[in-house]
Amino acid sequence: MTRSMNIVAAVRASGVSAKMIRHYEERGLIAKARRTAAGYRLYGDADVHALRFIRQARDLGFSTQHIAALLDLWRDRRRPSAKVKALALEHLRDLERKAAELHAMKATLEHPVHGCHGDDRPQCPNLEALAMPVEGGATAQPVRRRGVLRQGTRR
Amino acid sequence: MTRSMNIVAAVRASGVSAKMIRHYEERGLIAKARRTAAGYRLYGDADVHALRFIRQARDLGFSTQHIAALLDLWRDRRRPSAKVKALALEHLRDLERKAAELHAMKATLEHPVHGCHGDDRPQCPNLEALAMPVEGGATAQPVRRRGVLRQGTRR
DNA sequence: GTCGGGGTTGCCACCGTGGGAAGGTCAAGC
DNA sequence: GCTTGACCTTCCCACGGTGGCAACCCCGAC
Repeated sequence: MTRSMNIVAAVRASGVSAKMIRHYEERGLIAKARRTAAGYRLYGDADVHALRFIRQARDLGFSTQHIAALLDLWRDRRRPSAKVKALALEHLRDLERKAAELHAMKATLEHPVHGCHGDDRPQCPNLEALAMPVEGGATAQPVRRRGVLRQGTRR
Repeated sequence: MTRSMNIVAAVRASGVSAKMIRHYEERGLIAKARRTAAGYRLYGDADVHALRFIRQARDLGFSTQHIAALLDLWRDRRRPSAKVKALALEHLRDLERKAAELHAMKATLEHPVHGCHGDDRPQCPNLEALAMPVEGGATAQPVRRRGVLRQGTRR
């Protein structure tokens, strides 16, 4: 019976903010919503379903691009499960790569930290060494290897 | 003797891009550079030093805010090492929190993935269950617990 | 009719980074 | 001298994901 609901109802049913619902619509992740005469968006159960799907995927760290792909597969009755699995595996590898980077940062930071007295004296020898790394021949070559991870905006 | 160099030389000596050097200057992380009559920025060894410091800190995942704080401490001859340590520990805890979130995502994703056949058949039961989570009484409460991690832009 | 809670659009912000346009400058070579 | 090419400057735009705010319309209850 797919009762129709307005955007706030869809927010409550899906856990996705109104802002993001509109955003996903604009980005083409979900279809343009039907509208009332006054222009209000209308949603049905299927839409809420899709929104929850999106929320779950986001919580798992999938990028919008990947979510779009997953949604396509999800809507396709005849999808080969291999494709779904491939996407998921790729994402898993991504998660692992990020975890490894985090781990490396942690390791690099941990040793100097433990060597730091943490008192009123200014010395914090290892941390300072850490601050000034390669240091030696001056003019380092344009290194350019970089990490990935950055802090997100979610709450 | 602090020979002066232009921005490209500073880039080569520090490993920070010209774009980001200007950005850090604008953000107040580093002091406004001296300029030639023509308006070209001039850098000395101390500046390169600071830039390397920044690059290292970024590679360790510190946010610009934290880096600014670290720089202040670094420049303060009389800094109490306790403050440095506190910042570093806070960041370590942050890294650990992120790692835990990544780990949780990985765990949530791994089980369904292994249960997915990965062939031509459309079924991928666990993944679909994953897609549609709480599902049951409809209208879930406005959940609002969210992850953190998002992919960064670095290379 | 008025009020409050919704709805709509659109723009701005964060963070870190890169890309590019439009224009000025400098040193080397003819 | 003049050209060329490398380099500098500023300013704006983009990504991703999210929130905030402003200005305005709409609808139901009193």
